[in-house]
Amino acid sequence: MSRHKIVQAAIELFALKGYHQASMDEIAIRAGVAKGSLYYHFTGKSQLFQTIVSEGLRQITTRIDAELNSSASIHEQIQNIVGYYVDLFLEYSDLAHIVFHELSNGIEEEVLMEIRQLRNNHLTYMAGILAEGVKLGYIRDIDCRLAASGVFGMLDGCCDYFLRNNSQVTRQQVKSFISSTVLSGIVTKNV
Amino acid sequence: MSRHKIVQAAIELFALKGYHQASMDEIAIRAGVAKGSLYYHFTGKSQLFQTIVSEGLRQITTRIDAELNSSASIHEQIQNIVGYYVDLFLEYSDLAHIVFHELSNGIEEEVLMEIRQLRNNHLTYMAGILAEGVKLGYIRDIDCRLAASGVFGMLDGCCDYFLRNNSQVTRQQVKSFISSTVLSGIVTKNV
Amino acid sequence: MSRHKIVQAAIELFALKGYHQASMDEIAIRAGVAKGSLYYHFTGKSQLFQTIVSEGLRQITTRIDAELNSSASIHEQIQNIVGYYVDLFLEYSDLAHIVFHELSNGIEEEVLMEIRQLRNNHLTYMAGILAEGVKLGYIRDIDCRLAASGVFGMLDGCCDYFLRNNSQVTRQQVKSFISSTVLSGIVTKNV
Amino acid sequence: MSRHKIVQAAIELFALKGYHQASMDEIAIRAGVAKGSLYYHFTGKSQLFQTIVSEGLRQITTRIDAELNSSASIHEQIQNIVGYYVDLFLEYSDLAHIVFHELSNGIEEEVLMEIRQLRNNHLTYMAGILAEGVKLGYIRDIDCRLAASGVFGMLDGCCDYFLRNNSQVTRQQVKSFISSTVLSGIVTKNV
DNA sequence: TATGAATGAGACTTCATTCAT
DNA sequence: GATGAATGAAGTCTCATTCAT
Repeated sequence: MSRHKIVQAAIELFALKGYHQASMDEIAIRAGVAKGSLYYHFTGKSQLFQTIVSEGLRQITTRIDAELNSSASIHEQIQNIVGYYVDLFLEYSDLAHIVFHELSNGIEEEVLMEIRQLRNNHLTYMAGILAEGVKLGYIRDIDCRLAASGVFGMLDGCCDYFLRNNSQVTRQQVKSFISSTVLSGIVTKNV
Repeated sequence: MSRHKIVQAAIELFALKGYHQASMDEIAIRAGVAKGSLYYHFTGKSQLFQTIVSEGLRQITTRIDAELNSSASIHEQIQNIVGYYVDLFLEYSDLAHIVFHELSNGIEEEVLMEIRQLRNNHLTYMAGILAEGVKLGYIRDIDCRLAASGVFGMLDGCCDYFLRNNSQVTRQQVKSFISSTVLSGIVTKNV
Repeated sequence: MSRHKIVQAAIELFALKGYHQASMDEIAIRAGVAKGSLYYHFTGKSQLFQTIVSEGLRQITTRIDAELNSSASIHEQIQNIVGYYVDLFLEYSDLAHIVFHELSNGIEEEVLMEIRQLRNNHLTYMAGILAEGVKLGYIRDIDCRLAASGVFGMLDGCCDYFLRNNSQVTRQQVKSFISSTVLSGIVTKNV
Repeated sequence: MSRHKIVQAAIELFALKGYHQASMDEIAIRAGVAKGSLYYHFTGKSQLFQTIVSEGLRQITTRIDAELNSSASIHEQIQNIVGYYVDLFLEYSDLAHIVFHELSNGIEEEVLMEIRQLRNNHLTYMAGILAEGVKLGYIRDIDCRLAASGVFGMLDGCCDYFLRNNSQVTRQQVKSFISSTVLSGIVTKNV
């Protein structure tokens, strides 16, 4: 019971204030438990953070793995994956924010490693789809991991924009912009 | 004299450790000045940070403004801008790292505002180019700010990948991947 | 059953880490019982400590009382008592360590009192033997309790040395050094 | 200024309550400085402790080295050294208490090492005097370091007794008891 | 212009203890 | 008899900031 409340409070606070600014004191207060309880359930701050990120990413991975139908065409696969990622990115925006923007510095090396590993798995996943496209000749010869990094960057950038200006653009617009850009670029006509 | 040393040391340290992890103590030591000097030249930590980011971004903006030839075609403009951004991103990777990854949280609101403003200027700049393309019919009807956000995200993602795997891909590959994706997407053939 | 395991674990840990450094958590783990069990069997940490020291010292006292033959000569009595103390000191070095080095500070007054009392009993015991010697004229006129304190200090110092350098000196050498010093000093020839 | 006040307060408190029981908070209060000042002048608690012990022992060593006249006879040297040690032990009883009773456990390994080293120097010093006596044939063949350990233990035990019962025995009695015991034992007449 | 000793709020963490089961 | 989740007071330490010089 206590543990769950702590995790929830921590997700919110880490997302709201970032790793260093979110204090254990504040997490305890928000969770409605005593400060000591945090240390009963978790080794320390960094392990609490790690737990949240790991569990979160695992949930996302599980959902994506389940929902993506790999028998679809490359086109469909890309549209699906972009759609799912956008949905997840926005649904779990707190978590996404943590994973994409709070990884940089000051977190224990070990935790950072695990998170990078999980992030890397996703990269590999998308790179795999692209590689398939290259093999079948649908996609020009590119470094698939670089391309996947670019696509994730774009997802990140667009979702960030959406969250900060969510009255000016719809979720569907975001999805279709990304998909169509991946599929046929932004510029459509040669001059 | 002292001020310059402080700024240099601060850039290095902020980039290396992030805003919260870089301490005034360490900055002073690295700069080879006394701690009190930091407060002689700057109001406090956040203002020091702000100064660095502002000056840095202004330098970048100035260079981009100067080098981009707006009389070129949309194609060329996009290739140029992508090229310049990649170069700058990699050349000033310390600063870029700060601006793109350390902005999120825990910095004084006022500072954050100014930085966001500067970032926003860049977005507007690129969105303007894209809008021109839309007006001329070279670009399909998109939300140009969303698109610019996506492109910056892709730049960020790709440069990050490059910095972490710089033996597997060349700077030129990064540039041409982004340019060509913007221009004609990743998937080139319909199925 | 549980109680016995706790006592054993506590002896080991108190001896290994000292009173303050040995945590109830660690004792519980080492004993293989739940933390709550410690408080089922003992009022708290200090009472657990007291129990151990009391029981330990009582065992030692009992053994010494039983083995010392008070009908022997002063010489023999001193040799015997030194021999027994050295043996006990080394055999129960954990406990001895606790009693001689961890008593000083930070333990509840009441517990400290009882331990001092027990220690005092030993002092009285040895002082009694010496007083007998004084009465019989074998020993010069000294403050017997002071002398006994000095002898215990010497025992402590020598045994400590032995435990830290036990390859350079034998247990027998320790015993005979102390005995002979008590009996005839270190310097044997006037100059 | 601040530093000196801290050191004084720390000596008193460490001696009074022992290493673990003396809190940095309390030291700061007793010294009349802010908590942060402790960490401005010292790396941390253990280094503060180390500083005190090291400086204290060095002072003692210096005094002893200066006052002991090595051209005296073994008899005189021993009487002198015992006299000086007793004086110092009682004068610096706080410090002595720390060094002899608080070394055991829970202090950082590095600090412990240095203190043991300093203690060891004293042991070596006294062992050297005894070795001289052995060489000259005034002292029977003993392990000089063991003997020195025993003598220090006796000093410790007797001074402790004196401090706890200082109305029943004089300082001079303590000195002469130890000296005469070293010189000719406690038991003076064979039976 | 520059210094550096001093500060104090607040951070993370430990741990003896309690209590409902 | 025994458990273990939960507690909260207290501890060590960090660090941006101030100020007399």
